[in-house]
Amino acid sequence: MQQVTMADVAARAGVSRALVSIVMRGVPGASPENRERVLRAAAELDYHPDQRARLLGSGRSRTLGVVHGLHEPFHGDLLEALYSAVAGTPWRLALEPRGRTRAEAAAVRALLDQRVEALLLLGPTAPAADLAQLAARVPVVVLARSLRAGRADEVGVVRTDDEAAARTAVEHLVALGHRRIVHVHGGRAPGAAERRAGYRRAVTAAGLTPELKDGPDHEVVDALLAALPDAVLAFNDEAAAGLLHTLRARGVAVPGDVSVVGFDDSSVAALPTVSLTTVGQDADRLARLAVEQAEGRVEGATGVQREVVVPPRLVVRGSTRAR
Amino acid sequence: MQQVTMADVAARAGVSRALVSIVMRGVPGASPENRERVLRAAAELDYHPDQRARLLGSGRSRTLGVVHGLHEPFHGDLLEALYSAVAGTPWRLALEPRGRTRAEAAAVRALLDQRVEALLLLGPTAPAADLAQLAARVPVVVLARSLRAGRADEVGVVRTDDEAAARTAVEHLVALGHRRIVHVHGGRAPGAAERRAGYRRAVTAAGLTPELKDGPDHEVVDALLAALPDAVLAFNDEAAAGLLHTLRARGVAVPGDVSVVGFDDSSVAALPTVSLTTVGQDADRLARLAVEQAEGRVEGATGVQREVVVPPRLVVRGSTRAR
DNA sequence: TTGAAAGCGTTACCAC
DNA sequence: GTGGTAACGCTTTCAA
Repeated sequence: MQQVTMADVAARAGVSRALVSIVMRGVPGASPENRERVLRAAAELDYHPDQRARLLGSGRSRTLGVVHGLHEPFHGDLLEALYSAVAGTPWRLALEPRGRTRAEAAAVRALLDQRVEALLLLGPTAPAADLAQLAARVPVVVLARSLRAGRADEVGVVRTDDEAAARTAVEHLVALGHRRIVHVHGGRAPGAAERRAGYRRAVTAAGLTPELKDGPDHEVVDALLAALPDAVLAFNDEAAAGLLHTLRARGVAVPGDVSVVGFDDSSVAALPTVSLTTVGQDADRLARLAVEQAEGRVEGATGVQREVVVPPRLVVRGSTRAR
Repeated sequence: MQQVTMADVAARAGVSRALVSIVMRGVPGASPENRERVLRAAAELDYHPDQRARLLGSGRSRTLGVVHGLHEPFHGDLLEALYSAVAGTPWRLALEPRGRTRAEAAAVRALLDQRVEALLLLGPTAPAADLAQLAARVPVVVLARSLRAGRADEVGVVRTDDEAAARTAVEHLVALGHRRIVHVHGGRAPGAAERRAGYRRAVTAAGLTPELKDGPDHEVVDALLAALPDAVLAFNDEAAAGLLHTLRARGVAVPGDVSVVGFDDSSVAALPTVSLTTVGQDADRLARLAVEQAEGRVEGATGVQREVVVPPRLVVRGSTRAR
């Protein structure tokens, strides 16, 4: 397969290469007839401009580098949303995954070597200090991870409001008439502290008493079975699904005897045998804001917010029922 | 952030740009002292060669384009394996996802515009005819999908032996002493026919009688409950997990009363509450063979096999037990 | 509206 | 062992 170049198209259309460039980029500066001839020649030769040469020549890459985890289902949703967020903009996305055999640093390096203009990091694992250092070289926007203020103020953050998420879940349960709502929390996992805070606040606001549980699965289940609450708010969907199955296996009806709510709206939540009510993240909105944020930082816009917080989305399925 | 170029390094090291190129590529042709000086200058300036320029200049991209699905967990495993397969080779990987908002064709187009030297398609959705047409322009290797012989003979295929997978599962159950082994099959899903065939063959070979079930979940479960078999071989892990939960909810002990085996070794299988014995694909081997195959096709090697079939891997967990 | 020419940051060939 | 110098395929500026 021989490389078809601009010169071939120019020759075939009987014009200069520069004109071909003008037409292919869709910028003004060519007569309708010539435009037509160039386009036809290009189609006949099945010509497609070489992306690398194009970007090299133009001096900028118009590329947003994205680092994502290979085994995190939510990153799939985010990527999907990111692709629709950049559709129609001049930006393209370059993906570099991180995983067991591929370090985050290697992914970032690869992106930098491609001269991406900004970095979008999905749930990055690097310490805040490293992110700050990186942000000194290239605009960085972090998604799906919160960064304490003062730790890395140069990096942009777009994230879901975990506290509001817990609050939303509790309010849903309260509206269903539940009174004793237990939270099986996530310990020191990212977001867990915010979720606990939101849970406490909402429960207290409803005039109820917070009840937090944690520990090995079977201990938690035993504790729950000893005194069955009205509802359980798990830390995430996996934990919720586990709980749900274990409770059912022990003869407790869900949602008949107890309602269960998860977090994240991950794929397990949607499984027909699970059908979990959960509080999910708004991937579309996160993605759109992240792209805007990256764009703003690239253009050197002033007053780009450091942190953008997006409200969560309650997804009601079959694991919650009115008392 | 100003772009650091080869010229900056050359100036700092007091040598020509060509020599910098030689050193950076690690090819022979520079004295140890000069090599050392160039490397030091590069480190001091934090210089990293521009990939785009490098690839443009060298005339080839040394890049394998990978199209993967955003919501298919197994593709994550494959990607992970692909990255370790290319580590240490001169090849790099360029990822382009397909999903709800991004068509496979767009992903392929993007890769072609980057001038990748071969395409690795993970579970492609395009019809065989399209793949054949594509293969006429660039070497194509398909993973995780089988292609009937005679349909697209230019396309390389690397896949797991589904028939052997079913056979392996049955043999495991037979070895555990199970006699009545039911297969809840996958209808017309990809691979289902092969799995059925493998199941039939293995069961018959063991002197047992094949028993196939299909249809809506609850009907299948009712049928199973009416006359509980020794073991159930589901079409995939999701189906197996569903079955497992439903059976337990109906008071049937798994693996106490009945053993359950899934397919794919997906993440649900590994969940502690599921702990499913399953037959998985050997991602590492698939990836390594796919890279080799792509490499061979790019180099125009003769006698590249059209189809490479990889044996499956049995993963024994907690859902099967000796009778 | 068009075309010539100078880059973009590399690689690779070829004398010295 | 070293350093010019022409590509690579495109964009972009500047005259015509």
